[in-house]
Parts: sequence; structure tokens; C-alpha cells
Amino acid sequence: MQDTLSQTFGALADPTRRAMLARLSKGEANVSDLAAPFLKEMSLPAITKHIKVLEKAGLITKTKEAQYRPCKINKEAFKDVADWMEQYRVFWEESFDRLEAYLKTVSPKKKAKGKSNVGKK
Amino acid sequence: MQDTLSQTFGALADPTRRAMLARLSKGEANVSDLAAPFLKEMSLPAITKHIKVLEKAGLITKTKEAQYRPCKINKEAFKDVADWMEQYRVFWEESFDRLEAYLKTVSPKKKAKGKSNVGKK
DNA sequence: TCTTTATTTAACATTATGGTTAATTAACTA
DNA sequence: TAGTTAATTAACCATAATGTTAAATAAAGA
Repeated sequence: MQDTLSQTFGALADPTRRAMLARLSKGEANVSDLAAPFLKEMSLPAITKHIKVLEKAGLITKTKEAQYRPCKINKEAFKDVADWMEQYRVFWEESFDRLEAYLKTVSPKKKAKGKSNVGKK
Repeated sequence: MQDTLSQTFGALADPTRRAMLARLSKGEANVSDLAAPFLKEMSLPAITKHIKVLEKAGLITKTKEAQYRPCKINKEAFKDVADWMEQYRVFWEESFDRLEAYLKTVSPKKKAKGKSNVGKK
């Protein structure tokens, strides 16, 4: 599965990893934050591997901060997926009106920054 | 990989299958049509398996017509992916302007409102 | 009927994925 | 320094995914 888009889709093909992304969509989190909801179901090394998959797929970026490894969403990969999806828009156009509605709510004050920086350490 | 969305993303995580979808986005095609571009690279049974993956993921529907098996895109699965993507829209908003432009070309009567404030501040 | 075309199934090999436990590295803390 | 916390690596195992070749099925056509 060499190509980037395949890696990205492959990374998204797991509920644990999608849940991690959902968590990261609300703000940065380090490995143990991401692990917390899953430690009843799986071990920490398993978490490490999932995070590595997300990282290699370009969906997240992991940095170093003391002994912590803060992770954040990497928008490029999401854009790649969104761009690929475009060619199939005609097939899911039922959501068109909702999308347009969304555009109308967001458009008047584009780029409201600093909104999602909750949960820092 | 039991859940539907994982199955869908898993099916998309392969360039051969994505190429088949691209072909199907231009209209119905039966198995040998879908196979044609890949018969130098892989066998027909391999193709059959790829198609089965797409089918199980709900991305395509395969019917019977004499000895042929016409396949077509199944929009529901694409909508599911698009819906999941929505929560990450804020991360790929560079494509926002292009998307808005698209909206205008597609529904000229509904014209996107509130556009005048974009980019101010 | 015999043959051809379209497609699938069976049986199998190889590699990838996702998990485990035990050990290790690295940085802060008492 | 010794101990604790955060995270990774190593070694391993089971299962799923992806491909192969050979054989089977099913409908159309001579």
C-alpha cells in the first residue's frame, strides 16, 4: 500500500484511530491523553502503533515536549481526502443543502481562529 | 474491521479499487470492463476479489444481466464518508473558496449569501 | 451438442495488520 | 541517586488481505 492516499484511507479504516482523530479535532493531545479511552480494551504499545499509523499517513503530526509527545491534526491529509471525494460529489448531493447551509453560517466571518485550543497541558 | 465506515475506508485504501470507482463514476460497467486496465498487472480472480471488497463496503452494487455483472456506484457509502469528513472541514478550509465557487456554478439560482465579508479583518 | 465467453470458487502462499508481554529509553521528581 | 512517569522498541503470535493457478459454473452462440 505504497501511495499516500491509500495510506491515508488505510489509517482511517479503524475505529480506534478515527476516535483519536475526533479527540484531536478538539485540540492537541499527547499520547496518554489519546490512549486513555482505550486502555481497558488494549495496551499502550497498541496505542503507540495506531498513532504511528496516523502519523505515517500524514493525518497527524507528533512533536516532543519534555517526556510528552503532543499530537495534532495535520490538515494536508484531510484536504487530500476531501479533494479525492470531490469527483464523487454528485453521488452524495443529498447533503448539498446542508452543506450550503453550513457555508452560509460560516462564510460571514471566515477563519475564526484560536477557537479549538482546549485541553492543553 | 467490522463497522461499516471502517469497511468503506478499507475498500478505498487501494489504488486499483479507487481506479475502478473512478471508472464507475462515468457510468455502469461490468466485471471485464473494470478488469481491462489491470489485466497486465493482475489476474481476473484478483479483480473479482477487489470488486467484492467494494461491494461489501457498500460502495458499489453488482447486478446480473445474462452472463455479465454490471456494477454501479452506490451513493450511500459515499455520503457516509462525506458526512464523516464534515467534522474535519475546518482543517481543509483552504479548499473553501473553490468549494464555494463550485456551489455557485451548480446552483446559480440559490446564490451563496454573506460572501461580501469574506477575507475582511 | 460442443464451444466460447464471462465470471466465480477453491486451494494455496505471502505479506500486512493488530494485538500481546517484557524490556528499554528518556525526562522529571523526591 | 533512586524512583516514577511517558512513551517506545523488540519479539512474538493470530488473523486478515492480496495475490496466484487451476477448476467450476453459467449463459450465449455455432
